[in-house]
Amino acid sequence: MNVRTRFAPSPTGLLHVGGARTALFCWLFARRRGGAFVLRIEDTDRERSTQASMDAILDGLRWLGLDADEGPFFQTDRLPLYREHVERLLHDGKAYRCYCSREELEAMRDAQRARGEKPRYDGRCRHRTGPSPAGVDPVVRFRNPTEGQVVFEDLVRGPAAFDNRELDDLVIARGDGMPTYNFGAVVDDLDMGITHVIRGDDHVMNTPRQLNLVAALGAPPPRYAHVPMILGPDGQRLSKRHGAVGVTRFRDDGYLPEALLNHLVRLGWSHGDREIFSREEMIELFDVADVNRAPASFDYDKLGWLNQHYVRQADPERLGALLAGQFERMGIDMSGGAAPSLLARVQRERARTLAEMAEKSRFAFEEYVEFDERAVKKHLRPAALEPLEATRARLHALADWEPAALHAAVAECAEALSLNLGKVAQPLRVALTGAAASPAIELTLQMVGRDAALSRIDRAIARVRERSGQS
RNA sequence: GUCCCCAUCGUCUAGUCUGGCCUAGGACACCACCCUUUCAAGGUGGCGACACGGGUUCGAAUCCCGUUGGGGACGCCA
Repeated sequence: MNVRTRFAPSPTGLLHVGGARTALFCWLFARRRGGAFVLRIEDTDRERSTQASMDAILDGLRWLGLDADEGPFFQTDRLPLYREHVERLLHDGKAYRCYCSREELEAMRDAQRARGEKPRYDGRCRHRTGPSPAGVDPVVRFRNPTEGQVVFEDLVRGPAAFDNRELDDLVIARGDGMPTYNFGAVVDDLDMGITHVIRGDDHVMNTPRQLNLVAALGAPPPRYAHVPMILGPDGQRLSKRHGAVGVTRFRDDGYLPEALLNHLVRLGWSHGDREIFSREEMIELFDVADVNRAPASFDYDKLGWLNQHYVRQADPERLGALLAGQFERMGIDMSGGAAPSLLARVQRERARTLAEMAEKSRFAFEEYVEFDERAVKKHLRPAALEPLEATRARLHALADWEPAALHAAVAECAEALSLNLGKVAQPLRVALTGAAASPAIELTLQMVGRDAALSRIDRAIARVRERSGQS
């Protein structure tokens, strides 16, 4: 039998990291087994489903490269199918109409809670006869078995058994005929031939219900695998207050998709001591049976480390293009300045994200507004005057504005003045960038460009003079 | 409240199924040192955990029970 997995998000929000990891596991599992990965949009909640959310989810999956072999399918396009099955269940006596009002149900649950019981539908419409109440759109409830238990083998959690007594008659169709989650999912999983349902473990309790439905529909059940949830750094359910949770937000913040994927795959899964996994390696090595049962916390630090790893080995052209996007977001005009790919090559060793790379490269396009005072205090001292003037002269006369020549020029100045390279390079660095940290001095010069470099050195010289004048 | 699940360094994890090779390994973060024109990167070292209590056993991180802690589920949401 060919493996078929599915990812079935509801378009009611962003594609958050938890959903992305579930999708990744489904995708990996299907790819590994040469099966199919199906994308299904569960949009039966008209109140909360939005087009914007759907676009965001599709966009996120595309960015991560989690391509579907089939779909996206929309449940709202499949309404007749669910209706047909509801009718059959009704006809077979496996489901019944319930006329209870929401208020009535709420009162019932309150009473149960007050008695210390688990709130469940008590089946009051199960055997009702006589005329239907007027003016009420009944829901349809599944006649769940009242005895025995549902047993199944969870691919990650092992054997599981639930007493039917713990379950109740769940509604499968709302008053307006829309299928509910548990029903739509079951019908579709069967209809689409899904062999492995891999989902978050917040769905474990749905599994026995769905298995009962599958049996009532007379079909063989798929296998189930419930993966643990992803928690925030504080061990609480991951939410916006922890920072970025929507995957596209990571893209905007300058993370590479392969870094996010790598971090996600390691949350709840591992392969020995290995930390770095390419997409191909994940496919080759991943097995849902190796997934842990305990929830894991999302670690922004580790993501940052992974991102730097991937940034460092990424193609400069690609990084350059991404970097250009960052500058655009920052409102910085790159025209006439250093090439993005050069910046990428220079900065990728010293930044964890593209946003950071862009911020650190700002000086290549914009004159710094003010000197960093600590840098001035340390490096733009009177003693810096001579080296600054000497380098300016030599740089001014330089024919070739290339790293090798630039480095030689700076080194020769230091030698001529019998100074350490640092005594020359640091004042120069502050002159060029306004701060004490930047890429290697020849690269910094190259990034800034001849004209800007010379004028900034003049600015620094003026500053040193002003300072010595004061003291 | 009821039901389900989980439990190794701060975090992600190896080891748990098939007890001894574990004076518990790796990674992130953190600290120190080295390298160095700055920042990084890199190198070396350090800090740091079997939640607790009972059993079983010659022997337990590994098996059993309890406690505690955490997560999840109890909708005409998915």
